[in-house]
Amino acid sequence: MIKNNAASMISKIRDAANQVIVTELHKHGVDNIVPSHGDILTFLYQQDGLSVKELAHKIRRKQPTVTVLVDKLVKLGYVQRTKMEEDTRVTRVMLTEKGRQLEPVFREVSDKLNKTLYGGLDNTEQEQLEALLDRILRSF
Amino acid sequence: MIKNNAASMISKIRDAANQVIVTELHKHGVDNIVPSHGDILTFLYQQDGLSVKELAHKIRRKQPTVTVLVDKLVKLGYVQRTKMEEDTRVTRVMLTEKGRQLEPVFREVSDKLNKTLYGGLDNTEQEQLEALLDRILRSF
DNA sequence: TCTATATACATAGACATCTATGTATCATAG
DNA sequence: CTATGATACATAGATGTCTATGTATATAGA
Repeated sequence: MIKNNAASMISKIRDAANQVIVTELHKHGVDNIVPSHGDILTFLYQQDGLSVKELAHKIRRKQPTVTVLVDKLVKLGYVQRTKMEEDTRVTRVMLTEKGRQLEPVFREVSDKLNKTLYGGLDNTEQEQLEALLDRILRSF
Repeated sequence: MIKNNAASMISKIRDAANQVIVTELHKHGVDNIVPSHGDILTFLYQQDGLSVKELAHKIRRKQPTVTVLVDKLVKLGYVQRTKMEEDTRVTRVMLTEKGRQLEPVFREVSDKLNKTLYGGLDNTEQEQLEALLDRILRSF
């Protein structure tokens, strides 16, 4: 019997996942960070020196939002801004040593979250889940 | 092949769903309303006169957040506050006539959203989706 | 009855996020 | 080469959400 409550459940899972992220980071001594900050750092671990615009696209937030998020990461000492010499309009966001040191923490938090999300499902169900979510996402 | 991107996809779907809600409400001439306001009205359609505390629990927001959300709904003329006579600490939130007139709009928006979420899935897949989401939710 | 604790809501301040706009730099047409 | 439009980022103001705290009312114990 279909309950048509997927929207509600997805919203609840999103909130719960964000709370896991914040709580786990806190356990590792990382505070004053929201998931969006984590998203930025995670993309920088994959490719350091991304521009504000590129980061905005990747984390799906507007550019002014990213400017503010980066302000905070700078203040916390995790990243620094440098200008691109070919085009000084562009700001590269670069990890600091302190920022790089957080990489294993983010890996652990990510693993912990995925264990919660996927842990109760067998392989077939995990594939079903991803396939269904992917199809829903494409329907928007 | 599992991609471990359920968290990301769920977050994207949540954002997209919220955007559908805001956009559809706008098409029906309802503006300055966010999904949380809609959640409050939806619960009031089921049971009018809920208290601030009850609403906070139902929409999974903190009590001060609900106070502010209700402030706005009052300002927009959709609800009004009344005190409970048995316990004057308690504020009942009651729909106004203008608020009740929105009920069919919310029903349409909800239908539209569910069509987007469920429309590309057959019956079996819809049941799979809800079952998987439900199990994930319980694992938190 | 009077005082202490609990409860319900409101208020204040912080912060993430948005839209709108400003500022500086780049590219290009004349 | 200069002026005009485009682009990248920052700033300002609004709003939803949170935590911390205040205020008023209810309840319970002395």
